Amino acid sequence: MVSTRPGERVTMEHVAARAGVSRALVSIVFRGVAGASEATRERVLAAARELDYRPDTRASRLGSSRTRTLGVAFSVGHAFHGDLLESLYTHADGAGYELVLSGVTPSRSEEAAVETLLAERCEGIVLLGSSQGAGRIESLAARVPVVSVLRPVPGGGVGVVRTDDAAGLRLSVEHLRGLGHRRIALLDGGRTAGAAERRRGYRTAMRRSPALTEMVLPGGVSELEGADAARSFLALGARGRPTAVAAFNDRCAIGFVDVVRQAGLRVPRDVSVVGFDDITEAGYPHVSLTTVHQDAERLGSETVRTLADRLDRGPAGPASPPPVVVEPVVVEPSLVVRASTAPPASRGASS
Amino acid sequence: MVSTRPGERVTMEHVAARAGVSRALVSIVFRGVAGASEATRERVLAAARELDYRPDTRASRLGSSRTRTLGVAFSVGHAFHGDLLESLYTHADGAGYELVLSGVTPSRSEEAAVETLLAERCEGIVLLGSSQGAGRIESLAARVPVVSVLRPVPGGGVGVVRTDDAAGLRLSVEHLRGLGHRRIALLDGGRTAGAAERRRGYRTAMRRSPALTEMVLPGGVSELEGADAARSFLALGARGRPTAVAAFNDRCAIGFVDVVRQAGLRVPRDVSVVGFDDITEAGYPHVSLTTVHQDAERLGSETVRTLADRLDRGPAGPASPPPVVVEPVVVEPSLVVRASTAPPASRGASS
DNA sequence: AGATGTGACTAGAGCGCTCTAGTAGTGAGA
DNA sequence: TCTCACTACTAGAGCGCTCTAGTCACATCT
Repeated sequence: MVSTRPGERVTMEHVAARAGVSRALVSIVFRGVAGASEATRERVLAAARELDYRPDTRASRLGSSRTRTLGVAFSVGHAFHGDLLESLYTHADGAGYELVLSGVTPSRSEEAAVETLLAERCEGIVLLGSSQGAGRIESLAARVPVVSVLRPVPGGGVGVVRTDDAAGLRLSVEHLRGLGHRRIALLDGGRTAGAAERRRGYRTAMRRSPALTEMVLPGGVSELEGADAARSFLALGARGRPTAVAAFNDRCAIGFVDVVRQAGLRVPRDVSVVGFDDITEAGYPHVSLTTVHQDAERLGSETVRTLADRLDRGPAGPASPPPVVVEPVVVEPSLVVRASTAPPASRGASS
Repeated sequence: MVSTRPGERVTMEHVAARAGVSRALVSIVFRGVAGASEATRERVLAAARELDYRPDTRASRLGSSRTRTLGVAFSVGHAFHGDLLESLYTHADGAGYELVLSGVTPSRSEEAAVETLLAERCEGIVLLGSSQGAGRIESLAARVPVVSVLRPVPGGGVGVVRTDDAAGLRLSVEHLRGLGHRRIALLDGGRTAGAAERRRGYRTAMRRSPALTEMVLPGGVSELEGADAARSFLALGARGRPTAVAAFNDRCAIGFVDVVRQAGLRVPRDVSVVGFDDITEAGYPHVSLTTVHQDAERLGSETVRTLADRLDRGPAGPASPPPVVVEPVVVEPSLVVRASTAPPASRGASS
C-alpha cells in the first residue's frame, strides 16, 4: 500500500494505487497515447485530480529517449525578444515541444546561457539576436541543431531565420523617395545583428536613382544613440541637413525624433523619419512612427518549423547524420505608414 | 567497456571509465564535495573535458532529494522584469540555486506558467508583478513557498518583496513641494500592482501640508496612458493646470512629457514631471527624467534570501511544517533628481 | 600490537518516470 | 472448436544521476 500523507510528494504510484491500475497505465493516460479505455482514462484523471498530481517533467524527460524541448537564449527585458518568445511558445506547443528559457543579462553571458540549455539536454537551440562570434555558433551547431534568429550566420551549418533586412531598408528609402525626398540619410546601427544588411539595402536603394544623395549618421541600438545622432544632424545646419532619415531601428528613431523636436523642429514637416521593427511603442498615437514591420509571429513559427523538421525527421541515432545544410529562412518585412513621414517642405517655406 | 562512439550521448559512465574511477567519484567531483584527492579530481575533469561531458541536470535533480531550483514567472519583454531577472540570476547563483524561467505572454497565462514550474518541481516560486487574484496566490503558497515581487499579498502566507510604493510617492510630492509647487497632480496607475499604495502615498503627502491642492489624472502603465492623460491635462487650460505631475511610473511619465512637449509646452518650465521606477531610458540625457528609483538589485537579493532562508531551514520533510507567516520585505526607494523638475514659473512670466 | 581514525574510493539501491515485451480477455472467422 | 486479431492492461528494465553504507590502506595513539 502506498501512503499519501500530506507533505509527501505524490507520484504516479499513488495515482495508480488510487485508481486501481498499474503505473504504466497512468503513464499511458498522461502521455495521451492509445492503450487505455475511456472509462479507465477518466478514473485515472479523477484520481490524479484528487491527489493534485502532476507528472514530474524531470523524470519523464529522463525516462524517454526524446526530451522534446527547445532551448532559447534571449535577452531579458528586450521588447522584440518578448514578441518572439510569445510566438515561439505558441508554435512550440503546436509542434509538441516545450520551451526552456535561459536569459542573457549584462552579467550572464550568452555562452553561460547556452551551457545550461545543453545541460538540460534540449534537442534544439534557438539564439535570439546572438552576439557570439560566428565560429562559436558554428561549433555549437556541430553538436546540436541551432537556429539563429535575426542574426545571419553564413555557411549553412547553422539554421538562420531572419527578416530581409536589406529589403526593409529599401522599403524605407523607396517610401521616402516616393514622397519626394532626395537627401535621405541612414541612421546607422553600427555592429549590431542585421545592421550590415540594412546598410547594404540602403545603399542599393539609393544608387538606383541618381537624384538621391547618400549620407550616413552613426547611430546604434537604443534611444540614446538616436539622440546623439540627432545632435549631429542638428549641427549640420538647416541647409546641410537631409530632409529624411531612415533609421536602423525604432528605438533609435524615437530618440532621434525626441531630440529633434526638443530643438524646435517638427516631424514630419522639417524632417521625415522611418524606423525599423514596428515595436509596440511605434504604434502609439503620440509617437506614430512610420516603420518597417518585422513579423515576429512568422519569425517564431519558421524557427520552430525549421527545428521540428530536422528533429522529427532523422532518427538522430548513433548513425552519424549527414552534414545537414540548412537554407536560411528570410521573412519579408512590410512598411507601416504612420505620421512621421510626409513630403519634404519646400526650402524656405514655413508652416 | 563503455564505448564512446560519436553521436552517442556521453554519460558519467564514460567519464568514469576514461578516468579509471567509479561513477560515484565522478559525481563527487562534479558536485564539488569533499571525498576526492586533488590528483583524481583533475584526472576526472580532464577526462570530462576530452569527452565534452556535462552533467545532465534532469538526472541530477531527479537523483537528489533537493532540486535546488527556483521558478520564476515573468512577463516577457518587460524592461523592469529584465532588471529583476538579472539580479535574481546573480543571487540565486550565490545561494546555490538555479533559476527556471517561465514566461507570461498575452497568450500564455500566469497560471499556465506556474503550472510548468510546479511540474519541474521547483522548490520555490517567484512571481514578478503577478496579476493573479490574491486567493490563487495564497492557495499556490499553501503548496510551495512563494514570493510575490512588486505585488503585495496580504495575510502573511505569501512572501512579499516590494518597494515602499507609498514612500516613493511621498518622495515625489515632497521634492515638488520643496521646489515651490502647490498644485501637484497624481498621474494615476489604475489597478496595476502597486498603484493603490502609490495613490495612498500621494494623498498622505499632499494632506500634510494644507497649502497643497490634490488632483488626480487617470493614467496607466504605459506611454499610451501617459499620452492620454497629457491630453486631459492640456484641456484644463493654462490657468487650471497643475504646475507639477507625480506619475505612477516612468513610461507613463515619458508619454505624458512627449505629448505636452508636442503641444508646445516646455518641461520643466511649464510643468515639472516625476516618474517612478528609474528605468534605463529615464537616465538618457534627452529624457533626463526625475524619478523614484526602485532598487531592482535589492529586490532580487531579498527575494532569493527570503526563499533560501525558508528552504534551507526546514527539513521540508513529511512532518507538516508550521504555518509559516512571512513578514513582507519592503525596500526603500530613493529619489533621482534629473532635469524634468524645476521651480514653477511665476504665472504669466515668460522666460 | 591492537584500537582508532581518517581520507580516498566503490557498490548498489533509489529518484519518478518511459517503454518494450508480454499476458489476459473478447469477439470474429474458418 | 481452434486460431487470429485486437484491445486493455501489467511487469520490469532502463534513463543518468545521487547518496548511504560500506571497504581498504595507511597513519596515529596507547
